[in-house]
Amino acid sequence: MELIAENGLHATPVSQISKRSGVSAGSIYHYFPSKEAIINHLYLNLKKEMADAAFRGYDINAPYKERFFLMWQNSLNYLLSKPTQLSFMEQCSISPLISQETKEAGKRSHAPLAGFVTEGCESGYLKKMDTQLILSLVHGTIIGTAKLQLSGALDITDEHRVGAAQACWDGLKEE
Amino acid sequence: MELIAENGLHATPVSQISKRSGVSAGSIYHYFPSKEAIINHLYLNLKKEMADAAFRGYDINAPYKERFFLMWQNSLNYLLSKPTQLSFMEQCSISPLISQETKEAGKRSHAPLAGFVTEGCESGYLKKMDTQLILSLVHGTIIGTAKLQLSGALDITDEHRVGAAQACWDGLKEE
Amino acid sequence: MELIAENGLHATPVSQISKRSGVSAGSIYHYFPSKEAIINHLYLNLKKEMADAAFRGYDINAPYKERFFLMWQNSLNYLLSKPTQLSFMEQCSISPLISQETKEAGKRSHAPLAGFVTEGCESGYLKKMDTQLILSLVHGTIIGTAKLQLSGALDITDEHRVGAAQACWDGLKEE
Amino acid sequence: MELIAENGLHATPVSQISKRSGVSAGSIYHYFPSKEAIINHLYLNLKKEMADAAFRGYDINAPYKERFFLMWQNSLNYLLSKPTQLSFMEQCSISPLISQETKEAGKRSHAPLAGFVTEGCESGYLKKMDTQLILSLVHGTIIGTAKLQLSGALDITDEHRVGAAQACWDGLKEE
DNA sequence: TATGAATGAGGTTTCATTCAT
DNA sequence: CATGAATGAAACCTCATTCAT
Repeated sequence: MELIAENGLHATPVSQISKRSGVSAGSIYHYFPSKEAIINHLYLNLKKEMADAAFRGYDINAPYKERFFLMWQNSLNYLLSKPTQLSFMEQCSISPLISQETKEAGKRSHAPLAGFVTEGCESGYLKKMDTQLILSLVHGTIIGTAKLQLSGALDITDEHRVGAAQACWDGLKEE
Repeated sequence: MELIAENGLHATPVSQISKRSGVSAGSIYHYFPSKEAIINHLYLNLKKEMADAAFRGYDINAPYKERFFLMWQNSLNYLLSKPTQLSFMEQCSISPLISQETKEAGKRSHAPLAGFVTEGCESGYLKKMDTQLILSLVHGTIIGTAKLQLSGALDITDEHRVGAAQACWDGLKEE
Repeated sequence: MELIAENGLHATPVSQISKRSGVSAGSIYHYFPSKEAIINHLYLNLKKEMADAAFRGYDINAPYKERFFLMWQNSLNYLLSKPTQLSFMEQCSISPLISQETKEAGKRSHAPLAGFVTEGCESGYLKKMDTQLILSLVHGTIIGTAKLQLSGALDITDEHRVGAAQACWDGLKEE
Repeated sequence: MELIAENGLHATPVSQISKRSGVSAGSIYHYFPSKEAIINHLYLNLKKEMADAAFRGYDINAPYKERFFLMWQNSLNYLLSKPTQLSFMEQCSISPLISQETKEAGKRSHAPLAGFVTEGCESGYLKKMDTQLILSLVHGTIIGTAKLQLSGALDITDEHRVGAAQACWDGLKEE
C-alpha cells in the first residue's frame, strides 16, 4: 500500500513489492494469483478498516447529532493519520483494477454507515434525500478535507475539522 | 482522454493513442516530448475548461446566492455531461504523473473560483472559514454527486441536483 | 503421463504432477533427482511395456506370417487403447529431454522385435533389407495408423486394421 | 526453426530467437502477436513447402507408378536434406501449440497429395482403402525412414531409399 | 520419510521512445 | 513535417528445485 500510495497503482511493479516486503516474487504469487488480486485484497481490507474506524467510540444511546459528529471526525481523523491509506483508496476508487465483485463487497461492509444515514432520515434529523446521495455528500466533504492536507495545500487544524464537520451537518440536517 | 478514462492512466499505451487519434507515434513525439507531457497538457486544458464552464451565464449583478447555485450547477452539469472528463480528471488529481508545476498552473486557472468564495466570506454570505477549505468542501460535494452517476449507483435527477446544491449552500452559508 | 499427454512435455509443471498424483513435491524429489529423470523413467517403462504387449499371445511355433500379423495388431491395439501412452511416447521420441542412455536402454528392450525381423529376413519370409530399416517401416505404419485415430481424422475400424497390417506385410514380404 | 529443432519447442525462448535472428524481441512482437503465432506460421509455411517439394519434376503424363515413386523419393529427399525441418515438423505434429485452424490449413495444402492417392485408388493402381489411411501409411514409411537417419541409427543410402519406396509401393499397389 | 512454502532465474510480452526514410 | 518499424528495458508471472519442519 505504501508503494502504491507513493508511486501510483501501475507504477508499482511486483518486483518492488517483493523488495520492500522482503518476500520473494514467487512467494507473493504463492499466496495471490495475480497483482490485481493483491490490490483487490488490500482494498477490501481497507474498506472494512475504515468502516470500523468510523464507529470507534460509538454510543448507540448518544444523541443523533453527537453520533454524526463522532463518525465524521472518526473518518476524517483516520484519513489524516493515514495518508498512505487515503492515497491508496483514492486511486482504487477509480481504477478498473478493482473488480465489480470487490466493489460490491466493499459496499456491503459500509452498510452500517448507510443504516445510520437512513435512521437519520427516518427520525427526522436529516433531510429527506436519497441515502446514497447523502452518503456521497458526507464522503465528499471528508475526502475533500483530507486531500487538502495530503496535497499540502492546507494544514488541517482542530478548528478546520470542527468547521468542516459543522458545515456538513448544517447542510444535511432537517430544518 | 477517452482512452485514459476507459482504461486508466497507465493502461493506455502511446501506440493506442496513435491509433485512436490517427496520428503516428512519430508525430505525437514531434509535438510532445513525452507521454507525461501529453497528459499534463490535457489536464491543464481541462482544468481551464472546467473553470470556464463554472462561470457560464455568470451575471456579476445577480445576488450572491444565485451566483453560488449557478456555478455549483454549472460545475455539476459539466461533469455529468462529460463522464470522460470526470474520469480523466479524477485519475490525474492523484497521479504523480501530474507535475507540481502543472498542478500550480491548474490552481491559478481556478483563481476566479477562489475569488468568488473569498468575496462570499468577506461579504458575510459564507461562513468565516479558510477559502481553500470551503473550496474543497464545495468541490467534494460536486465530485461526490457526479461520481454517483458515473459509478452507476444512482441516476442523478433534477431533484437530486437541487437537493445537493441546497445542502452545500446550507452547510456553508453564514447564520 | 496423462498430464504430459494432455498438455505437452514442457507445459506440465512438477506442481501439477504433485497435485494429480497426490504426492507432495518434496516426496517426488525424494524419489527422483529431477523432472527429467521422471520422464526418462516413464519413457523406459513404457518402451518395455510396449515390447511386452507386442508379444502377447505369441506362439513360437505358429507360422511366421501369422506371428507378424499378431505382433502388428498387438502393437496397434496397444496404442489405440492407450492414447495417453501414444501421445506421451511420440513426444518423448523427439525430445532432447530423453537422454542418450535412456534411448539405448529403450532400444535394448526392443531387441526381441529386432530379432523377429532378422529371423524373417534370414528365413526368406521378409525382403533382404537392413533390419533397422524394416523395423522403422513397420513402426511407421503402426504409428501412422494409430495417429489417425488420435488426431480424430479417421475412426479406425477392424477393416482398417486388417487392411493396414496387410499392406505392411505385402510391402515387406519376400517375392 | 533451427533453434526449435535443436532444443525443442518449449526450450526455445523468444530471447534466443531474437539473438539468433538478429531481430530484437520488440520487433518480433511487432510482426507476430505471440510466440505461438510464430510457430504456427512456420509450421504452415513448411507444410506448403513440403507439399511443393513432393511435386518437383512431376509429369502428369508419366505412368502412375513412376509418379508415385517420384513423389515418395522427393518427400524423403526433402526430409533427409533438411533435418531441421524434419525435427521441427515432428515436434509440431503433436504439440497443442499448433491450433486447429492451422492444422486444417495445413491439411488443405496437402490436398493435391490426397488427390493423387484418390486417383490411384479409382484407377485401380492402389488398393481400395480409405484415402486418409493410405496417406498415413505412406507418410509413416517416409517419416520412419527419415528419422532413422536423423537419430543416427542408420545412414540412408540410395539402396535403402529405393528399397523403402519399393516396399511402400508393394504394400499399397492393387493385386 | 513426507510436506509444501519459499526461492529467484528466466519465460513471454508490453511499451515509451527513437530515427531512418 | 510525417511515418511506423525497431529497440530493449522492464513488466507480470511460472516453475524446477530446496529445505525447515
